[in-house]
Amino acid sequence: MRSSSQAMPAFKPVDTSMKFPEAEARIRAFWKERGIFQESLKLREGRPTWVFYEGPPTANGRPHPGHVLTRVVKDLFPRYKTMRGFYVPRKAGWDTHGLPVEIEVEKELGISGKQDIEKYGVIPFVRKCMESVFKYTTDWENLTEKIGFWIDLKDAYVTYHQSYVESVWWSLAELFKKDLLFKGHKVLPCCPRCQTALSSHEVGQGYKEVEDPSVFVTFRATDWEQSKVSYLAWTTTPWTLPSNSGLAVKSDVEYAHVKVGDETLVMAAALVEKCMGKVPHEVVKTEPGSALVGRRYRPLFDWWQGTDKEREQAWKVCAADFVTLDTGSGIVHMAPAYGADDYTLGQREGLPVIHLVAPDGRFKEGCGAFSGVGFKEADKNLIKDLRDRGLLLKREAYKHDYPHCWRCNSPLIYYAREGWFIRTTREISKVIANNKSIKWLPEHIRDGRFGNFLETNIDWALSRERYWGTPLPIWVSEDGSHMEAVGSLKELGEKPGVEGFDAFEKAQASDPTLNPHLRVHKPWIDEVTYLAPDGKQRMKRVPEVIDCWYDSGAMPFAQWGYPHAPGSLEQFSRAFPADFISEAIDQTRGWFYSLLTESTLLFGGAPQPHPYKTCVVLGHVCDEKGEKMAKSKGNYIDPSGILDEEGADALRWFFYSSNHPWTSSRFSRGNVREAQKDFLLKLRNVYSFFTIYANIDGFDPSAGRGPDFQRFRRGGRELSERTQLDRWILSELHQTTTGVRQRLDEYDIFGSAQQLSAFCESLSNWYLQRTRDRFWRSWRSEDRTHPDDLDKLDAYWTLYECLVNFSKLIAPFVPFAAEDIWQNLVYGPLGSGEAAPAGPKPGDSQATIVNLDKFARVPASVHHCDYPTADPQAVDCALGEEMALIREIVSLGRNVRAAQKLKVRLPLSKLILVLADGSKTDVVRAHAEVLKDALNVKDVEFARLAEKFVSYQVKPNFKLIGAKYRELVPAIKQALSEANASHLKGKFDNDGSCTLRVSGHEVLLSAEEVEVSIQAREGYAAAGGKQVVIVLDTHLTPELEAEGYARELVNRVQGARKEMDLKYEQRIKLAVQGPARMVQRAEQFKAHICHETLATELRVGEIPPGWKTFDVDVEGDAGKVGVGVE
RNA sequence: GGGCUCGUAGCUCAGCUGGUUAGAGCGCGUCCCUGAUAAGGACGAGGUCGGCUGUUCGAAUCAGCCCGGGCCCA
Repeated sequence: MRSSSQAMPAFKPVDTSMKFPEAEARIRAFWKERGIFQESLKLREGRPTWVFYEGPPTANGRPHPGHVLTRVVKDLFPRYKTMRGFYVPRKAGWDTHGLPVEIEVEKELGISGKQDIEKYGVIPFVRKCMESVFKYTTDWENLTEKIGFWIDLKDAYVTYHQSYVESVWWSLAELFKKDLLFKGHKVLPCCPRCQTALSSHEVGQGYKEVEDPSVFVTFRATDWEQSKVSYLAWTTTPWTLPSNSGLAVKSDVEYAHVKVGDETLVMAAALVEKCMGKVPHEVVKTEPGSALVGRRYRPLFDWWQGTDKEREQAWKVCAADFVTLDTGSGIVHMAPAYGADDYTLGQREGLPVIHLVAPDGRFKEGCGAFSGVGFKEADKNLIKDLRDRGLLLKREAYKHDYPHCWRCNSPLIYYAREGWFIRTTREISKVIANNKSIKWLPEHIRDGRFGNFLETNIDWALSRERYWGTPLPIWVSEDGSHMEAVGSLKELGEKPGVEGFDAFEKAQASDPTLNPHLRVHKPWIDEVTYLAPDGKQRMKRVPEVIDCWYDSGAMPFAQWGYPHAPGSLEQFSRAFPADFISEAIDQTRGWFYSLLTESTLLFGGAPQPHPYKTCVVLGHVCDEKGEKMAKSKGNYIDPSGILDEEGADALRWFFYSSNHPWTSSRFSRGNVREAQKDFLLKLRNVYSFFTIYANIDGFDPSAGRGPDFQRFRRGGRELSERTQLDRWILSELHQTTTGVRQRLDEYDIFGSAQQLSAFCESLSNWYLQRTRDRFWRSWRSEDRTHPDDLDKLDAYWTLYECLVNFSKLIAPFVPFAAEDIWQNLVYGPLGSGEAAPAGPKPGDSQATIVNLDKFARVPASVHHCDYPTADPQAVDCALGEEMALIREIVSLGRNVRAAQKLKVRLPLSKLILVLADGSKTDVVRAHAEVLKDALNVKDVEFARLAEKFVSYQVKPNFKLIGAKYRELVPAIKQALSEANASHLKGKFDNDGSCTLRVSGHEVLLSAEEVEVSIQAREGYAAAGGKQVVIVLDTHLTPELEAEGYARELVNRVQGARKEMDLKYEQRIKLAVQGPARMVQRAEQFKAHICHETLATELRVGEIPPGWKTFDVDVEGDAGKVGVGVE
C-alpha cells in the first residue's frame, strides 16, 4: 500500500500549462528584486577576469531578430565563464554617430541633402541627431531584459559622450604623431546633384541596369607620323576620355599588332577577332604586355595643359593586374580622377590626376564646346568628335548595373576627392600577423573573407563631410602650411591665443537644456581657434567629422575615457584584450576591422592577438524561405511577439540548437515552437514527473543532510549498489558534462546544444520510461530500509541528481528554465535551512550537487553555482555501449510486434536473441530484466549459429583490409561473399582467423579484419540489425492471453481514472460488469488489477449506484467498468 | 566581374582526417504505448548526396571545371 506522506510536500507542483512567458516574468522579477546578476559578479570578484566587449548597437532603429541572435550568443559565454569561476564584467555600449542617424533625422524633418541641412541650421540639426539616437532605447532595454541578456546597461559607454570623443581624439593625435594620419585623395561615388559623396551602403541601394555607350578608341603613339601605331582601348564612360592620363595592359598577356589599311592597332591577341569583326585586318606580330610597358602615346584632347613635370608623367602604358580579357581590347583607358583602380594605379605610376569635370558633373571651362555640359550628355558629342577625327574604331551599346543616387536618382560619378586617411597600408603586415593569432569561428573567416580583405587593404578614408560625428581633431593654419592634431579639450584650451570656447558657453547660457556633451561637437567646436606657431595666422579646425566605424573600433580604450579619465589606465589594462566578441558577418569590414586595425596601430607592442582573442561570427537571420529578413521585404518577424507567446528560453534555444551560429538560420514561429517542444517541453515533463511522485512519496532532499551530507549524491546508495539504469543515466550525465564543457571551451554552441538535447532525450525516453514503476511502487517499510525502498530511493536520488546537475548545465543556455528547476528542487527545500558545514575548500566541487563547501548557504540562484565537473568514477563507457545495444534490441522487438500486430500489452513467452558477436551474450544477459520489461516477454534466450532464423554475411573490414591489401580488396570482398558464411563465422569464432585463396594469394584474415552481420530469414517473427537479430516466440498460451486481457482491463481503468481527473494517489473502488470472460478475468487477476489501479476493492456484477460508469471494449467483449470514490 | 560561403529526403540539418546498405529531427501516412498526456514509441513512403571529369582497390567525403543560392565587394 502506498503511504502518502503527511509532511508538507518538498516541491511546488510544476505548472504544465504552456505559459512559459509568465513563468519567465516571475523569474525576471526575482532576479531584479534579489540583484542576482549583480550578485553573480560580486561572488567572482578577485577571480581572474574574463573580458567581454559589447559591440555597440545603434538605438535609433528597433531591434530585429538578428539582434536577438547576437545578444543570446553574447550572453551565453559570459554566463558560462562566470559559472566557471571568472569575473566577467559586462559593460554595455551605444553607437550614436554617423550617416544613418543623419538620414533618419532628414527623413523626420522632411529634408534631404546637405543644402537642406544648412538651410535648416546645423545647430538644431545636430541636436535632433543627438535626440534621435535613443529613440528606441526602451525597446532595446525591454528586449535585452526579456531575453535574459545580462549586461550592465546603467554604465553603458556612449560614443558621443565627451569622454569618449576625447579618447578618440587622443588616438587620432597618436596616429598623427606617427605620420599615420594624412590628407590625401580618394575616388568616391558622388552625386553631382546633391554634391556629396555616398557611403558604400548608400551606393548599394541604388544600382540600376542602364545602357551605356561602349566605345573602342585609338590612342596614337607619340611617333604616329612614322609608325602609324595606335593603342586600342575600350571604355563605357566616354566622358572620362579627355581626362585620360594612362593606359593599362597585363604583363603576361600577348598583344598583337594588327594592320588595318596603313595603320597598326595594338590589342590583346586573344581579342583581335572580337574587336575587329568584319574589318579586313592582318596580325603582323605579337609581343607580351610587359614589352609595351613604358611606351608613350598622345592624349585624345588637348584641353588639359598641366605642368611640365605632370606632362612628363602622363600618357604612358602601365602594367596592371586588374586588366582582364573578358571585355574590351585588353588595353584599359585610365582616368585617375574618375576611377578607384585608375587612381590607385595612377598613384603608383605617378600619373597626373586630370580633373576636367567639376563636382557638379559639368565640364570645366577650357573644354571647348563641352564646357558647362553635363558628363552624361557629353558622351554622344564626344563620340562624334572622336569619330570625325578618325580616333574611334567602333561604338556599341553596353548594358550593365550602374549606381544611382538613392535620393535624387542621378547617375553617380566616381570622383577623386580630398579627404583624411589613415595610412593602414603601411602597417598592414602587422595587422595581418595580429589577425593570424585570433581564433575565428568559423575558421575560414581568418584567411578567407577577412584575411583577403586585409591583403587587399587600402588606406582608411576617415573623414566625412557631414555634421553628426566625432569631429576630426586637426587644426590647420589659414594658409594650410601648418597642421596639428589635438588630443583633448584640455590640450586645446592650453593652446596660445585660444578663442571660441565661449560659443558653447553662450549657447548653454541661453538654453540650459543644451547637452554638455555637445561641447565637443560641430558646430560649436569649429568656433575654437588659436594662434599658429608663426604668431600671425589663426589655427582653424578642418570641417570634417570622422567615419563612425572609427568610433566603434575605439571602444576598448574609449569606453573608459582612456587615457584622460581618472582610473582609466587601470580599467583599460584590466580589460584588454577581450577574450571574446561576437557579431554578425557584415561586421568583417566594420567592427572586426576597426577594432583590429586601431588596436594594431595604437598598441603595436601588446602581445598578440589583440584587442580580441576569439571572435564568433554570426550568420544572418532569414525567413522561412531562407531570404534575409528585412523590413523592406515584408518578411520581418518582430521578436517581441515570440517572446510574449513562446518565451525567451524557446527563442534562445532555437538559436543555439538549430544550427551553427554562423550559418544563416531560418527563423519562424513554427521553428521556435519546434525547438521548444524538442527540448524545453520534454525536460519540463521529466521535471514535472519528478515533483509529482516526489511529493506523493514525501521524498525530501534535505533528508540527505546529516553525517552523509558531504557525500550529497549518495543520499542514495553507492553507485555500485544501484541498478544498471541508474548507473547508466548517471554515466550519461557525467559524460554529457564533460562533452558540454569541452565544446563550450571551444566556443562550439551547436555541439554543446546537441549534447544537452541528447541527454534530455535519454533521460526522458529511456531512463524514465524504464524506471517509472519504481516511482509507482509503494513503500515497504517505515524506515525505508527494505531493499525495495532503498531501490526506490536510489531512483529518486538518481533522477534528482540528473535534474539538478542538468539545470546547472543548461543555465547559460536557457537561464529561466534552469532557474525554475533550481529554485524548486534545490533552493526551495534546502536554501532556507541552516548553513551547511562551513570551511571553504576551493576547487573541490567534485561531484557535489550543491557546492555548499564553497558557499555558506545554498546559492540563491543557479547562476551563482559553479559549472558542474564530471565525476570520472561515474562514467562507464562500456555500460553506455551496452545500453545502446539494448535499446536497439527493444526497438527491433517493437518492430516485430508491430509487424505481427501483437500489442505490447500482450505478454509473449520468450525473446530469442542471435548476436553477430557471440561474445556479447553475457553482457546482454545482464540486462535481461530491462528487456523483459520493455518488450513484455517472460523469458530471454540466446541462440548461437541460429541458422533456422538467420543468415550470416561476412564482409571485409575495409578500413583495415584496404590499407593492407590495396588492389586485392575487390577480390577479397568477392571471395568472402561467395564462401559459406556460417562456416566462416564458425572458424572466426573458434580460431579467430581463417585463410582464403584470393587470385593466387593465400590471405590470412583475422577476426578483426572482417565484419559479420546477420539477417533474419523470412517467415519468422524476426527483425535484425547488423549486430543482432531478434526472434519473438509468438505462440500464445491461454495463460498469456488471460494476462494480456487483464492488462487491457487495467488500461481501461486507467483511462477512466484519467477521464475523471483523479489525483495520482487517489484510491478507488472498482466494479466490472460484462460477459463471462471479462468477469472471470477480473476475478482471476483481481490483485494485479487492484494494485495497478490503486483500487481498494474489485467486485463483479452490478455497478453500485452513484459510481461513475464507463463502457469498455476488450477483445470484442462489451462491458462496463464502474469507479467509486470515497 | 572578384572574393568568401553553401548545395545530402517535402522542410531543417548530421555525416571527423576517403571504407562499400547515406543518417536524425520535423512534416505526412499507418499503428502502438501511456497513472509525464500540447509528452513518448514503431513502421512506411520519400535521396542520380547540384552536375561533369579525374585521383583511388574504394568518393557524399579529395582535386579540377561547370551550374545554382546567399553574403560581401567592385
